[in-house]
Amino acid sequence: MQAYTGTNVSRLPAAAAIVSGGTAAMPRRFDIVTTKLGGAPRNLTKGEELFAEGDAADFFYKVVSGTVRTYKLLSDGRRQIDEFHLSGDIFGLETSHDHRFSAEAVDDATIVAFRRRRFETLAHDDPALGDQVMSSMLCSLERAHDHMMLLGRKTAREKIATFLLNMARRISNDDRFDLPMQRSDIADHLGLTIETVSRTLTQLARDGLIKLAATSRTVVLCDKAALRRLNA
Amino acid sequence: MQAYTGTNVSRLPAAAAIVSGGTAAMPRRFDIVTTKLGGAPRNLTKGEELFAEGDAADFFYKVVSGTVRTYKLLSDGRRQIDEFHLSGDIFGLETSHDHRFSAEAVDDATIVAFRRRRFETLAHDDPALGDQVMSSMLCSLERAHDHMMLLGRKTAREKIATFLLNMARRISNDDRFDLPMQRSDIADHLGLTIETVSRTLTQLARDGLIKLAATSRTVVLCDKAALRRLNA
DNA sequence: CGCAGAGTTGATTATACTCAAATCCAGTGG
DNA sequence: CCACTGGATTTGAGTATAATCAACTCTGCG
Repeated sequence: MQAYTGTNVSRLPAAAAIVSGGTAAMPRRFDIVTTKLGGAPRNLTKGEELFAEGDAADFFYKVVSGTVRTYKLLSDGRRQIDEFHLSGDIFGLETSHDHRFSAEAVDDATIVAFRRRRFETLAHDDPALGDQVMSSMLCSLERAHDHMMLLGRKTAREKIATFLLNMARRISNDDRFDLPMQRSDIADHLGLTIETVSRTLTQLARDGLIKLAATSRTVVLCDKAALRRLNA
Repeated sequence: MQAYTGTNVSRLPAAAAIVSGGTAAMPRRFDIVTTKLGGAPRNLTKGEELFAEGDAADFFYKVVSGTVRTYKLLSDGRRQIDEFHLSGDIFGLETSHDHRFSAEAVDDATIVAFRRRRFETLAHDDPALGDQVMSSMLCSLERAHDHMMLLGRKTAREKIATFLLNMARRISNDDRFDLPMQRSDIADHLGLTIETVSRTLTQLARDGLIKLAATSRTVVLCDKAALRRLNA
C-alpha cells in the first residue's frame, strides 16, 4: 500500500515480483517469490470463462497478455462490466471466500494464477507484499469511484470520450490504438446499448474528434483537447 | 483484511478499537489505542464541509452519530454521491496524498478523526490494525461495485427499491426508518433527478410496496418481497 | 461465394429529464 | 394563535436522450 505505508512500491522486491510476474530478465530472488506464489501461466481463448460469480476465490490473477473482463449479471441477464484488465493488471482478489464477479477472456489472453492462501502466508512474513496488493486494490477502488461518476452523471458522449482517453492511456502511449473488446462490451461497461455506442463513436468521428479505421476496432484520437473537455 | 489473512476481525484488539471508537464501556487498552490514533470527536452542523476533493488526506474518520456524504463534482456542478456514511462507518482513508472526494455532514453529525501518519506507524507494528482497515476498504470496494451495477443497468424503480432495502438494513433492524438525507442527496447517489426520486417513491407507495409518512423522511417497507424482486 | 457475427444506420418509443407551478412543512415573528 | 417565509417536496406538462425494434452493411472465413 504505497501511500498508506509511505513506502515506494518500486523498492519492494516481493511487490515487484508480483507486478512484473517474475520474468526471466529479473533477478533470481524475484522468480523465487513468484514461483512460491504458484504463478502458473494459463492461456485463455476468446470468451473463455476464468471464474464465475460465487466460485471459490482460491486464486487471484495477473494478466500477462490480452484482456480480461470482470462483470456482474442481474437475474434477467443485464450485465455490468466493472473493468477491463489489461496486461499487467491484477484482478480477482476478494474480501470474501467467493468471487463477487465473473471473469472471461475478451480476446485470446494469457494470465498467471496466484494461490491466495499461499500469498496470505507470505504476506504475514513480508508486509511489503501485502502493501503491494493493498495498493492494487486502492487503485481499483479509485477507478471504481471515478466510474460511478461516469455511470451516474455523464452523457453518452462524455462516457465514450472518457472511455477512449482512458483506453488510450492504458493501451499505448500513442493516440492510435486498437480496442480489444467489441461494442457490446463497451456498452455494458458504460451503461449504454451497442447502438448508442456505435452512433456516438460515429458522431465523434463526424465531428473530427476521432478517426475510426475500416475494421472499427482501431481508433485514432484527433482532438484530445476536445475529448478532455467532454471528460470533465 | 479479514478474508485475506484468515483472521477474524472481532478478535483483533486494535481493529476492535477502531471499529468501536473506544467507548467508555470498553476495556482500558482499547481506549489507549484509540487515543494513540488521535481520535478527537468533532461536531458537524448540517451541511458543514469536513474536507474537499484535493485536500491533504492527513486524517481519516469514523462516524459516531449522524450521517456524512462523500461525493465528487464535475466541472459544471453535476454531483455523484458515492456513499452515505452512517454511525460506525470509516471513511476518508486514501491511497494518495490527497482526498479524492469531498465530505459533508448530511445532518448534524459527530465524527472522530484519526491521524493517518500515526495509524500507519502503528499498523507496521500491529498487522491486525492494517488488516482491519484493509477489510473496511474491501467492503467499500464491494459496495462500489454493486453500486456500479445499479447506476449502469437498473431502472429508476429498481434503484429506489435497492436503495430503500439497503438503508433499512443499515439504519435499523425494523422495516420502518427515517431517511437522514433529502431527495437531492438520494438523486445524486442513484444517478437520478429529485423529481424522478419523488415520483418513484410516490409510485411505490401507490402500489403498496412502501408507506411514506407526512414528513416524507419516514419510510415503511410494506412489501419487502416485492422490493427484493425489484432489487435483482 | 455465401454465411455468420459484428457493427452501423434508421424509425419509433419510452424512460427519465427539464421547466414550471403548486403544496407542504418547520421555523419565525406579529 | 396564526399568518408569513423559505426550503423541501410533490405534481404536472412537454421534451430529449438514449433505448428498442428492425433492417442493412461490412468483414473475415470456410
